[in-house]
Formats: sequence, structure tokens, C-alpha cells
Amino acid sequence: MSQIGHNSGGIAADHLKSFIERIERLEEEKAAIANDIKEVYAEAKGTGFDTKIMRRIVKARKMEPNTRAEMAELLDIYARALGMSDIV
Amino acid sequence: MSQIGHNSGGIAADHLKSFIERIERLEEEKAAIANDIKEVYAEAKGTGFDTKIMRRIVKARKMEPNTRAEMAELLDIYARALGMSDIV
Amino acid sequence: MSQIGHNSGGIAADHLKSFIERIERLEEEKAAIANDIKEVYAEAKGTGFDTKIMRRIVKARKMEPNTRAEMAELLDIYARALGMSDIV
Amino acid sequence: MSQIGHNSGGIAADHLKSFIERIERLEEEKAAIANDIKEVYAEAKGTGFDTKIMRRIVKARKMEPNTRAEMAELLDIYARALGMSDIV
DNA sequence: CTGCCATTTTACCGGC
DNA sequence: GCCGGTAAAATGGCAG
Repeated sequence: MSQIGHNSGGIAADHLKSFIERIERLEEEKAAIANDIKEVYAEAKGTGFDTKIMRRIVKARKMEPNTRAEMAELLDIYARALGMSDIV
Repeated sequence: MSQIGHNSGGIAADHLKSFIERIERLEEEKAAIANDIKEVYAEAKGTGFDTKIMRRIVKARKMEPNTRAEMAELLDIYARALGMSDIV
Repeated sequence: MSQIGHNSGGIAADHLKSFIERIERLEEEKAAIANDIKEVYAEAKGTGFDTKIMRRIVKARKMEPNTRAEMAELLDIYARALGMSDIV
Repeated sequence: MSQIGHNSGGIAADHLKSFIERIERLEEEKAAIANDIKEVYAEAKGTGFDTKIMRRIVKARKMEPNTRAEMAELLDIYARALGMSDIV
């Protein structure tokens, strides 16, 4: 590698390092929040709530009502095709 | 380690190795079948079916009807508690 | 919509049923093998081995081939990363 | 049943609502950070870096501390496994 | 029966 | 805009 290549490489390497470190810092924050969420679920569980159901509720509230209805309909159609009565 | 310990250790090591290898062989078979399942889903997808729905159907057929009804009821109860209309 | 319209009884329904049944058959086989594995562990345990440690060995052996390859790849990755530097 | 009986409007409902809202708030924060990460990658890409390689670097750095420890542990595991041999 | 670990499912990102 | 593969979340199963 040429002198110039080497120098620019050094600068780029620093730049890359900087990007990587920013990302790693953010990922740490994200992991911390994920942990907080886990703790809230744990607390809810300790109060007697069913966390599996809670997770479904949270997901449902995030979904567009249309999407939800479409999926329900598809499920129903497939279930009928198989002679099943009802699908949750 | 004593001579006896060493010998019995050797035998036990062989025995252990044998167990481990039986397990690994079975796990390979299991992985192969898991792969077959993946391929069936892929084929179904290629035929125009929605694999996400199909997976739900397969899971639902595996569940006891009672369990399914109970979960549906719980979901409904939680949803009502939050003022939501309907949950899929 | 590609498969299964509002009329749920037709060739598509048969096709879906066929896929579902193939999958269920394969999942049964898979479960049977999983059960075999469980039995091998039980047998090993009856012979005095610690199954927890055995599981760790099996897992370790599964990852081991990767480990060296990954570390070699690491060098490659860093090399590429520095290779990118000439762009800057 | 510990929480939320057939009367869905009560203290339990409020409690549930409170948990759900705390979770949703945290998930928003998490999503915001995920978005920040995405933007950093985008910025890096705009500077000429290959994001795919960057992701591999980030992943590698996350695993690296483990790798050596794990390989050391492997020896320990095998040692223990052979330690079991005296039982047989 | 509770927590941990493996598997499975879902969501995301980049390429075509 | 879909599709494949990859990382995160969720579910289920197992041992203690």
C-alpha cells in the first residue's frame, strides 16, 4: 500500500472506529431499555398478570386495525378450508 | 490419578463418547427433518399460500380446544380492561 | 389473492390440507427423534453421567468448527474494513 | 384467577393499563434508539463504508470477549466430564 | 413450579 | 416492491 493509501487508510480507520463506537454505545442503551421492559413484565407477573397475554395485547395495539382484521379473516378462511371451527 | 482411576476413567470416557455420538447422530436426523419442514413451507409459499397463517393453523391444531378457548377468553378480558374492541 | 378465495371448498383447500398434513407428519417424526434424544440423556444419567455437562459438551462440539473459521474470518473482516478506507 | 375477573372495570384494570403504558413508553424509546442506530449506519454508508461489513464487525466485537473464555471453558468441561469417570 | 435454555417465530435490513 | 437471509423476541420444554 502506498504512503498516501496508508495515510488515508489511517484516517478512514479512525472514522470507521468512530462510527462503530457510536453504534456500540447506542446498542448498549437499547439493551438497557430492553432490560427495563423485561423488568416491567416481571413486575406485572408478580402482581398476578399473565405476561403472555400482555405481550399479545401490546402487539395488537401496535398493529393497524386493518392488518389485524385481514389476518383474522385469512386465519378463518384457512381454518374453514380445513374444517376447523374457530381459531384464536 | 491412580492406575485404577485412570483405567476406569478411560472406560467411562469411551462410554461418554458413545453417548455423545449417539446424541449427535440423532440431532443430525432431527435437523434434517426440520429442514424438510422448511422446504414444505417454501413449496406452499411458492404455490401462493401464506406461510405465517399456515404456521398458526398447525399450532392451533396441536393445541387442546380448551386451552385455545381459555386463551381467547383471557385475551378478551384483558382487551376489555383496556377498552379495546377485538383482539385476533 | 392467490389461494383460497371466499369459497373455502375447492382444489386449493385440498392442496392446503395436503401441505398441512405433510408438515404434521414431519413434525411427528421430529418429535419422536427429540424423544429419542431425551432417552439417551436419561440413560446416560442412569449410568452416572451429569447430563447438564453432557449438554454443554454437545453444544460446544457443535460450535467448535465455527470458532476457528470465525476467528480467521475476523482478520478478513478487518482487512476489508481497512480496504474500504481508500474510498475516503 | 389472580387478576381481572369477569368484571373488567376495577383496580386491576387500572393496574394493567398502567403496566401496558409503561411498556409502550419504553418500547417507543427503544424504537427511537434503533432508529438512531439505523441513521448512523446510513451516515457511514454515505461516507463510503460498507454497512454489511460494519455490522459484521459490530457483531464480532460483541462476541470476541466470549470467544477466549469459552475456549478455556471447553477444556474445563472436558476435564469435568472425565472427572465423572470415576463414578463409573 | 420456577427459572433457564433451545427452538421457533417475527421483524428488519440489504440486494435484485 | 419482493425476497432472501440475518438478528431480536417470544414461545415452549426441560431440569432442578
